[in-house]
Amino acid sequence: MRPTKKNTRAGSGKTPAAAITDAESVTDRVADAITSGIRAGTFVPGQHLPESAITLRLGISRGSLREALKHLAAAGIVTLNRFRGAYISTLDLRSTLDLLETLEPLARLAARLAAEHCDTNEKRRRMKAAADAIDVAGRNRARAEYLERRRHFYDTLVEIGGNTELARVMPLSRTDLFRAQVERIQTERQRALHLAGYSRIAAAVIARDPAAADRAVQRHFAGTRQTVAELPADVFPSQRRR
Amino acid sequence: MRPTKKNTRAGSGKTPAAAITDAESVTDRVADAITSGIRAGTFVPGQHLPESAITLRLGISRGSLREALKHLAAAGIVTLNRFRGAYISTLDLRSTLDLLETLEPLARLAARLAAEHCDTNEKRRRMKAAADAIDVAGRNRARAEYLERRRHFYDTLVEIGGNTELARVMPLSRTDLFRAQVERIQTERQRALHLAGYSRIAAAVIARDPAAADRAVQRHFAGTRQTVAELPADVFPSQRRR
DNA sequence: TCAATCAATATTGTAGGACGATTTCCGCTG
DNA sequence: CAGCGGAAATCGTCCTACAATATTGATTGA
Repeated sequence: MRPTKKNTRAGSGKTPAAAITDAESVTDRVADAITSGIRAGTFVPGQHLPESAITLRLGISRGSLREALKHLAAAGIVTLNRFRGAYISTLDLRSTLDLLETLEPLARLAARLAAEHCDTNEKRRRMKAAADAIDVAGRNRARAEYLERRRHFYDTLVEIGGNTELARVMPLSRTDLFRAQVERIQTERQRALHLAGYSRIAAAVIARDPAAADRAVQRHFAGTRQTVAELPADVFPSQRRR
Repeated sequence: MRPTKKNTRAGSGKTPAAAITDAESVTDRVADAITSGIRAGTFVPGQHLPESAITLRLGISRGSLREALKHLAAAGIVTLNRFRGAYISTLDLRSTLDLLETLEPLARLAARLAAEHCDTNEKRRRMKAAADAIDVAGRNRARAEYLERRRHFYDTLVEIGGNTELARVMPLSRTDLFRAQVERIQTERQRALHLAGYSRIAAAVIARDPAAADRAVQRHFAGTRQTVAELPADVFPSQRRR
């Protein structure tokens, strides 16, 4: 019953295998587990995260978990209520529109920068690979994989652009929440249009056309807003404190 | 450092609206103490924050401090080096320019939104008060106060704009770092030009002219970039692992 | 029966200690 | 003086304990 990955602690000698993978602290592993768990659907927005349950499940101490939760709360991924615990954040309609409004200028900047700096075959290859990966995952309706690929697409875009502050600021994890709430219920047509957006952005970046990349992102966001407007109202929770 | 203790005892009655739960936790107080300490000059970029020293100084437990540090690290205010501890983050020239490039579109958005929503006398009054406060503090060369007022100006701008996600994303604390490094050495002329920028932004917002507000922010950032370009090179550290 | 009240329980917030892991510091040797 | 090795300092993680608060459940009265 217990997860078998509780080792690496009492081991006297340090196995080289463990040394390779262990650049990560326990706290970081926990944060990763939760964020990727959101993309994978293991954790859903609004879900309560009792400390005792999570520490047991991940085999870590309470202190480490609390550090990780503080980190995630700062990123807006979980919401901490004093004496009531941690919840996976939920986005109501208002927050979602605000989020899109905020993310759009950042994404446009990222696209412009990427287009300006996409000057090697290696970068072009990575950009194209990221876009293609989204397409494949999207067509296969592989939700978890799609969200991972989408995240990777933005990461690649930002990395090629070369602005390290942008990576810190872009609220990608927060949009993962939005996607997690929305992905399962959008229509096929909406999905297809959305997927096409990424390809168009990538094409403009690879063509090293900043203005076109900017426009492609704008268009992409317009489409996303349209999708949100067409969603049934019950996708979004009424604003409760969570 | 003055801990703000506002204990709104909500008793038994259940308020239907979302005005809820703000008691200050120790962790939050620590985070506040460090961020405001940066603006006040108590903590300077690059400074090491040994856990034992800080816990002693603030009279808190190590666990609470570590939670606060994780929060601050997520915001980019402190940098954590495994087994080496926490440092107040430093911005090299590259990071500073990246930061300005990232902040600018967000500030422009904030200004546009504020201009669109500045529809009551109360909001106009607050906007003007925030701008005037910067001016006073700036002229008096009161560095700590100036940085506080500047922060308040942006907070007001964002709040009037009404986009809650923007408040979460804008890297204002990170720019406090930049200001803390730069403020003491910019020339009088640079300072005066900079101060004028805030007034101009406020004026456009109060006039409910989004386009003008947008332009005012653009101009403001152009000036800031100019100031950075004129700074002596030794203001910025060579990128070391901190 | 149902609503309000109050006690029992569960969960979180904070403190403090223990110990291995890693870095840093410093003296020693060659 | 470069390199080596050990001592000291600091960090990462776990653990326990207890106070503060929220939630749950039982009791009571209308």
